[in-house]
Amino acid sequence: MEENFFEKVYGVCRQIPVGRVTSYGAIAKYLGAARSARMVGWAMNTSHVADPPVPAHRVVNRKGILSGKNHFGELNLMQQLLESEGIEVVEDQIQNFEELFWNPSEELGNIK
DNA sequence: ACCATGACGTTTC
DNA sequence: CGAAACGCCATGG
Repeated sequence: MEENFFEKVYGVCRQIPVGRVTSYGAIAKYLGAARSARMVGWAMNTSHVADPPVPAHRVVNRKGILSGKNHFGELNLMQQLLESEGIEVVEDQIQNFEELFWNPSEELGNIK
């Protein structure tokens, strides 16, 4: 098993500043796998066993919707975590998403 | 090797 | 605007 991919994803997620969010696609693109956004989401699925834990609640889909909130156990947990960081969430959707969006490719620069 | 699944994304209707 | 159809790709049965 190649866990390198997961580690990369985790690494990016853990670098997301508090109060900011990013998307699966952005992470995928940053990792050079722009067409593997699903893999990023899939990686998050296993992130619950990652160490240190990954702030997966700061990762949402392209629309800023908490698509994976069902994986947090309690349905409101993901939203609560975001709100506790100053992020507005209404109807499972991040408000002012474009402003809060954190683009790793811009903020961190390309890995390659 | 084939089929099903998925925390995605874009296009089309 | 919402739903569906594709495309994409790794993993598991």
